[in-house]
Amino acid sequence: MNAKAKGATQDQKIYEHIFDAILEQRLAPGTKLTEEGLGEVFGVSRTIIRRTLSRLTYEGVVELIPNRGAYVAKPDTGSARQILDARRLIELALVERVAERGPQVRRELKLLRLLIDEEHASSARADTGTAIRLSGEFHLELARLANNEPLANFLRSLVSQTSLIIAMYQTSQQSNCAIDEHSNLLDAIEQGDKLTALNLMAEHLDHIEARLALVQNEQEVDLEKVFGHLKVKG
Amino acid sequence: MNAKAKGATQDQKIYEHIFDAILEQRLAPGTKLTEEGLGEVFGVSRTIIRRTLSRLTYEGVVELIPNRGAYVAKPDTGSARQILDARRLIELALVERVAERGPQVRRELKLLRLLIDEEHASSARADTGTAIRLSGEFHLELARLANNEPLANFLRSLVSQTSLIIAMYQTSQQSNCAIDEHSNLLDAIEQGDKLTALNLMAEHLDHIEARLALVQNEQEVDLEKVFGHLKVKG
DNA sequence: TATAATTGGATTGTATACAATCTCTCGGCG
DNA sequence: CGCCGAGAGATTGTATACAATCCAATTATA
Repeated sequence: MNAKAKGATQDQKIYEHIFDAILEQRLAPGTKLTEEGLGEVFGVSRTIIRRTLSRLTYEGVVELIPNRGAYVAKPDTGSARQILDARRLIELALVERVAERGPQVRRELKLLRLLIDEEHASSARADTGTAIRLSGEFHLELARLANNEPLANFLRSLVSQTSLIIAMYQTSQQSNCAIDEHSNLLDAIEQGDKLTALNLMAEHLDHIEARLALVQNEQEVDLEKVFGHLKVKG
Repeated sequence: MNAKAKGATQDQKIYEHIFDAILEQRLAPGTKLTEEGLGEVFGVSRTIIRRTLSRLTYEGVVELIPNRGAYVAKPDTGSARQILDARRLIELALVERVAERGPQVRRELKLLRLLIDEEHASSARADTGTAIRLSGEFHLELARLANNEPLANFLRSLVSQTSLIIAMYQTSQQSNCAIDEHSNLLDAIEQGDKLTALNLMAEHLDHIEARLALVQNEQEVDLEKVFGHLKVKG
């Protein structure tokens, strides 16, 4: 079972290692990811690394510039808003579907509790990277129960990018409140209370955005405004 | 300008050729796509083909089985429904946003007319593959105007898969009516009539699904029901 | 001194060689 | 007669060699 599943999990492992490193900001946004460098670290050739970088690019966590290389993505506030906007749309629809399936998925909902516990634990020991990742997994597991694979897959990329955005823009440290929000949301779903569940999800996503500093560190800086007072006249 | 942009467009061209071939069913669903075979056809090495197949896999048009190879995807009626379900969710939201931006995007909306004309033309000369593709492009160009890149990108993969589904399941030949539907939808958007636009899009997607034969050629065939009358007793 | 051209080093892009795996056929065995 | 296993051929998976491109530093020139 070791040698057999090796190839399949090799990629996955490397992917997760890089992804985690990005989340924990051991790889800051904008960092260049050289193929040979990564290959040496993980003991594989550029071929494998190339595939992994390609996947990370599809998910929006890495930016791939032809002939220039791969860089940790650096989403600006504009795309951050678009991503959260998309999540609101998708996740409200998914929660609605899960709530409707209600008690059909009792067993699976129970498993979500475990995820919340893990998340709580890592948050308690200040393991931010893992906490953010587990928080994402909660949303993804929930999505899986909505019986729409394309939407769930799309959400995966949105959640990945959200994680990066949180890592970049989060101001207040505690995402603690988010854990209670997950818990409350799960309660409502278990009770088949669709309306409450929808409201809680909407609030939850709003809170995530509210905790971010998404105010105009926009791309183009107006030098006139910044240094105008220093300018010599005519 | 030739040699310079070569690499970038090479992939794109090969991608489109394969994609078109799938749409026009020159490559039937389930067909095996060998790397060397494709490489020979397009005069490139397996490296390039591999990347292209990977991309087609991400978009759901090709299925990649480890150590077994790539096959033209064969979506069952279940995923077909999920995909159309997802499209309803996404495209209604996008139309709403475009309608709200209303006259800000007048110029771009004009360009959409041209796409409709092209679509009409290829449909008139019975060029089904191109017609299906152009129909998809209409939806994508519309999506682009909604100012949400992640959603527009996701829609791209949904539209690709829908094209494949249409090719697989469409019964009545004329998608002609769809052209008028595109035209009417565009009218409503140009006039900023959000409600009408939403209704037209909803109807349009319903019509697409209605024209398909998505009735239980489900994966698991119940042999009892098919051959039950032949069964010997006791 | 400032700007432009050149050249060397480094990195990505592509092709190919080799290894691992699968499939299908053929022969043995129950 | 049918089922199971071994081996050959074919196909995918990975590593590596070579080509193309880019970037930066250095030199030449105005």
